[in-house]
Amino acid sequence: MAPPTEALTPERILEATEEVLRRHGVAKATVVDVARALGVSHGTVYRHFRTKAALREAVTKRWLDRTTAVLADVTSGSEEPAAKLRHWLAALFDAKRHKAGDDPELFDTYTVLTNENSAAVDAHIGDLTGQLTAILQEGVERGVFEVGDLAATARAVFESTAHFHDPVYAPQWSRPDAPAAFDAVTSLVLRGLTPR
Amino acid sequence: MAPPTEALTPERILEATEEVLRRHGVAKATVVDVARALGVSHGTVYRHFRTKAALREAVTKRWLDRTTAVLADVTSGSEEPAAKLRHWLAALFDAKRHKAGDDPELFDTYTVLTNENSAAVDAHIGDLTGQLTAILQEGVERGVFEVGDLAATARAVFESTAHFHDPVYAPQWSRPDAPAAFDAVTSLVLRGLTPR
DNA sequence: CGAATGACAGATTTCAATATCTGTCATTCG
DNA sequence: CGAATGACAGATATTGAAATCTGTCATTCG
Repeated sequence: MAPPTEALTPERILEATEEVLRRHGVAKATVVDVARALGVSHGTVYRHFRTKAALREAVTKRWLDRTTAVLADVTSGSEEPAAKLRHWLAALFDAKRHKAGDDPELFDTYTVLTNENSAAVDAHIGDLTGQLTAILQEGVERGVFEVGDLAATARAVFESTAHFHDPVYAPQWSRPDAPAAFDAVTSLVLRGLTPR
Repeated sequence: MAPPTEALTPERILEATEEVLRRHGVAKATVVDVARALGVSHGTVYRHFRTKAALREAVTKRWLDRTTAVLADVTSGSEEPAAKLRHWLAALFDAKRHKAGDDPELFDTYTVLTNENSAAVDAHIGDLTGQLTAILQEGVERGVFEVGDLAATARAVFESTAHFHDPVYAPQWSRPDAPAAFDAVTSLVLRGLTPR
């Protein structure tokens, strides 16, 4: 399946794992399948990942980190803070909506995986609220945001927009009124950050 | 079980249904159980509710309406709009948190039921956002809120506080930092409604 | 000698036979 | 005569035996 001559890196195993998940779905994806896809015995996979749970957690982290990376580009950009925050929230919504819409089965698979790997999800949420904190701080420094506790407010911004990034709401993301609902919530939140 | 002399009203059947749900849980609660609890044959239950699904939907609606009624008292009260809105959101959070904390198994049961009765849930959300619209309108009339589209903003307020009323977040309601998180989101949203 | 293998025990999943439940309706009961 | 019953057919759920999978480790391979 994959060139057996190449070194067996964790990354190659994770790639094969995602492929197996895509092919068979979460419920039927076994470690034996991953090993077969790589042309090795399943004992070899266990040499790199101590348990099946560890393998699943690693592939989940990889998936979450891809979104974090996209948003980091927005965070480190040079936009004006209010525009940047709006852009960041829109980019998060867009990323999630496309993942859900482009390959619904794989999205469902990763939804199951995130549900069983809350530690990885908590770390991901920490990454994202960290980026939000940076944007808010920039806004406070330039006098365009008025914020008490930066980290607490970043968390509040993240939680108040949950409808547009939490996978439990994925079924609603394809509704025609979703963009309007996103604008309503985003505008309300941005108004809440603006100095009087 | 129940006095067989009394007339068999839909309300009595729903009471018995809730009792059976509490005793057996959603998965094992059958129409036969409900009939047995009432001391009648299951055919008689089918005389009042066309299907088991209709019975489940009715008992779900009854459960949701109890919360709506509590909040209606706040909505029709005489508080100042900003205080009333904060009070309303806190009452909603409190009602849900207590339902989840006081009888977790029954709460899980109703979570399953709401998931399979989205029509009843949509109606419930319509009721609640209707109440929010009334509070916002009051605030606009008194000049303490600045709102474009009343209904859209009511919906935005409801969605942005989902962390504190959507059952999917129930596991987080008992965390020690939940009240602080509630305050952060509520304050952010209220600031977003205030005129500049 | 370190990386890979595959046989193995215990845990988990699958599958098909069996039991229970849903929804109907001809009949009974008050 | 209208409300309640319970036997019934088809649908759904339960159960336990068989198959598969996870994780280990003594052995093999390069």
